[in-house]
Parts: sequence; C-alpha cells; structure tokens
Amino acid sequence: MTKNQRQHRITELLNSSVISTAAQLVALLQAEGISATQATVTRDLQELGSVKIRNDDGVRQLTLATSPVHSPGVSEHLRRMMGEWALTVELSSNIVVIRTPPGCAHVVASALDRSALGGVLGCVAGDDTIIVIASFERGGASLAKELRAMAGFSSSNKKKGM
Amino acid sequence: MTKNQRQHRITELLNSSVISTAAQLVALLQAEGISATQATVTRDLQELGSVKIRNDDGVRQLTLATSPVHSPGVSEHLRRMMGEWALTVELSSNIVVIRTPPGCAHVVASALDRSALGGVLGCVAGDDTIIVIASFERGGASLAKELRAMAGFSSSNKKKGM
DNA sequence: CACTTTTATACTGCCGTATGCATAAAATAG
DNA sequence: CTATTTTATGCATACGGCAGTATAAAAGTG
Repeated sequence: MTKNQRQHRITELLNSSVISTAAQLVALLQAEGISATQATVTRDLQELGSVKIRNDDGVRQLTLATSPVHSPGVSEHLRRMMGEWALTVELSSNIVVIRTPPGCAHVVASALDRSALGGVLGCVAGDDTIIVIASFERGGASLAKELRAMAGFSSSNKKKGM
Repeated sequence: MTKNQRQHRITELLNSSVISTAAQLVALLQAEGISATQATVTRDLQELGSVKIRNDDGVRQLTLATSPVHSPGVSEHLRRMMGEWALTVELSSNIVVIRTPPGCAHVVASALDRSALGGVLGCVAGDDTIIVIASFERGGASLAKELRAMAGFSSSNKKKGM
C-alpha cells in the first residue's frame, strides 16, 4: 500500500462517513488492513487539504476542501513532475513548449494547473507536448527560465538560437 | 539534468549522428554540459534498447531498436508506475479496471503496453481510468491479482464483493 | 592467440522520500 | 484557567533509485 493509495482511501472515507479525528482514521484504515500512524495520517490530511468544520449536527467533522488548496506541497509536486518528465523546455515568444515522454504530458500539465504558477494564463496538453501560455506581463522568457530550473536544466546546457 | 532528460538527448544524438561507442557519447554529452560516465551511459543504452550494427559504410554504429525492446527494466518500470499511480485495481469478469489520479492514466497504460504482460489483449486509458482486457485463457482474476501485487496492495486489503 | 578496446557489473556512497516515535504545540472541554 | 484531547513536528531510520569507481567480462583486431 503506497502513499497515494492510502490518501485516496482517506478521501473516500472522509466523503462517506463522519470522521472527527485523525485517530479515528487510523483505526478505520487499520480495520481494512492499511497500517499507518497518527503522524502519517495527519500529514496526509494536510496534503489533501482537509479542514475541520462543525456540521449540521454540531459535530466537528474532517472534510476535504472542495476548491483546490495550495498547500506548500503543490509547487514541490510540480518541481518533481518537471524533473521527472520534462525532456525539453523551449520558448517561442510568450509560449513555452514542454516535451515529455509519450503519454506523460497530462501529468505535468495537471501539476502546472494546480500550482497556480505566477504569470501563467493557462496550458494545454497533448500526448507528449504541453503548451504553456505566459501572460504578457510576465513574458515567456521568464516563465521558461523558471520551468527550466524546475526541470533541473542547468543554464549551461540551454540551447541557443533554436 | 535528470536521467530521463539525459536519455532523451542520447536518443536524439544516436538518431542524428554516427556514434560507435559509449565513450563517444560521454564526450558529446560533456560538450553540451551534461556530465555522465561511461558506466551511466552504458546503463542508459541498455535501458533504451540500443544495438550495435554495421552500417552501409561498414562502420559499427550504435542504433536504437525501432521495435520496442523488452529489457528487464521495462517490467520494473511498470511496477514502479503501478505503485505510484494506481489507486484501485478492480475486476469484472475478464476486465480489470485501474483508477489513477486525474491525468495519470496514460502514463500507466503506456507502461502496461510496453511491458507486454502475459495474457493481456490490450488496454485503453481515459483521464483517470484504465481498462485492461485479459485474454480468455488467462482470465481477469489472475491478471488483477498480478496487477494488484504490482501496485503494492497486500492480499489482506483486497475488497470483497464490491 | 595475444592485445586492445569496449561494455557490463559489483560495490559503495549519496540523496530524497516516507514513516514511526517521541514530544511539543494547539485546540477543545469543563 | 486547567486538564484533556488532538494535531503538528523534530529527529532518526529505512528504503529505493541513481551514479561513480574500479574491475571483470566480452568483443574486436591483427
């Protein structure tokens, strides 16, 4: 059972039952054979963006934020995806083109979307290509530079004039 | 510069010039600011499925196999993708349904395709869902079991009767 | 066959992630 | 306000992947 799987199960549990504490979650997971401690579950809840609200019955209940939360882990996640999947990052005026291995473009694009990187109007992804549109104010060059840094490209091997 | 990026550049180099030895590749990479040793490049070449052929000029040349090669690393890669991205693996007769986080289905499906897992007729992927069709001979149950194992699900937390 | 070149690998160290334990900090209850 | 419950976190550890060094194995050469 990996972290993603555990977090997915936690999401399901929070959406289907009233759970008040991390300790309860630990017990529920344990009951279905998933072992994790309170510390781990608490960290999961943070990453998932959970909040504790008082529901209609006046009971405190853990819920997941419906609107995407920009936890500190999100930009970290983007950095990791860029490092792992971005093969090239190239620039044409205000457009940055990122190439990935086949089928991997969406993963990176999702991470980009969620990260709410500054000065990005939006991005679209094909199978192995992502088009990122920089805002006029930001400009493509600055954005490309940031994305290249995330991907772990040193400035020395920047392609010139392509 | 990460491993994927380096391997991508190696692919480009092999396709665009005549290269005979790993040592040559090391030098070419070095020239563009990518440092790697012969050992690393050799490992890359193995993973990429390179072969050394004698070309029309009678020169021995490193080339990439056009047909997908089943290097030992391929099934390892599948295992890693399943562990990282597969959230659930469920079964309905000879069909196995794998759920992933949004946008991640293709990555896993590609890995599945490349792995040439036994008894798989084929698979298709949406945004967060993969449908894998088991051959009649193999049967969905056996396939699901193998995929679940890859994803790191212990047999204990197998869902019953859902 | 002897020698050189090239490739493959055993071993080791490094780095980042994930997690448990212990405990501090914060929230809640009375 | 104090005590209790709950959450957050500093630290240590385990594990996995990656890559370098040194060296063995294999391939090529004459």
